[in-house]
Amino acid sequence: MDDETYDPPQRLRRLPSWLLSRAAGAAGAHVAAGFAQERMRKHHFTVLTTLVEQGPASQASLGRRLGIDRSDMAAVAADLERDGLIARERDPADRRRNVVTATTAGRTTLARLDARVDAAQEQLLEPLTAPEREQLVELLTRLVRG
Amino acid sequence: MDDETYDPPQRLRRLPSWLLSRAAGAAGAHVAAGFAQERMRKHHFTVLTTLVEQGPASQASLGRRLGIDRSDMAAVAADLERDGLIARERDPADRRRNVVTATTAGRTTLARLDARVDAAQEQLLEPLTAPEREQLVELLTRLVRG
DNA sequence: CTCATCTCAGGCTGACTGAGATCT
DNA sequence: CAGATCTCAGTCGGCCTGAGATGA
Repeated sequence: MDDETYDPPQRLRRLPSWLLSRAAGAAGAHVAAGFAQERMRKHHFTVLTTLVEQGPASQASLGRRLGIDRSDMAAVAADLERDGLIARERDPADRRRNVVTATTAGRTTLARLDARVDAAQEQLLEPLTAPEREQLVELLTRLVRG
Repeated sequence: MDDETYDPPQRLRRLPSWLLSRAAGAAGAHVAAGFAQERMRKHHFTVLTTLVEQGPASQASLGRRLGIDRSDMAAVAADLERDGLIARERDPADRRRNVVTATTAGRTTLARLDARVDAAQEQLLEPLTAPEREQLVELLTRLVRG
């Protein structure tokens, strides 16, 4: 049999949903590999970048904004706190809340993660020219908004 | 707090890998919803469409071509056989192999699944014009090949 | 004997639910 | 009291490995 390799049928290869799934899988692998070199994962980057861009927030607020489950957020926050990348303090105005803040070490680590993420984008988009990359981002942005 | 909604930071919104992940997630949800109405899942469609497009094959061959694990393939084949959508027979030329063939009922079901899949693509791509859809498919195809 | 195939049992991870403790 | 928050235990699906039975 001459079917040793990954080689799905044309029907699948032409489906936008299939192409998106494959491209997203490749992109996720690139990004995850970059994070792994810093002993981090996607959620850790997402939370850190949000804290630095938008300032301190409660875990529940972060979860809602980022689509991270409350339960997973508890674990991610525990990881980041253990590594000294965030500080968690009871909100004095609402003592149910853990207010999460990026530390200086958190910002330093985020800078490294940012570089890893950008490198992963470059690897992913390598087959496309600069205008094509812009076009892709624009089309995807409209898909995601719709 | 005015953060009730899903609203990730700009850094994420502009990342190609993030856009791809979101778009693929939406696409996957549309497609899965369509399959669910036929009490099927992605792998069942993938296997059926491959059998109809490329003809009978062993489970191992299907698995290699489609990137489906041998173990999951065994379960999917059992499902499809139970529903009468495929026939499984020992290959007389190599009795290790289960040769899998789409039945008439399998082709009928595939036609319904095809319609569901196409409807899902239409929903997904609704924000884009026809030329934009072609452009997106072309860019994604090159990304996936690279 | 070595290797491929099919199958089942089970592990791992990401996404999620339920429930309890704490607090508004 | 109802409702929000944080946390842990546990479920469920997709994806994978290991190993046994069968056969080339």
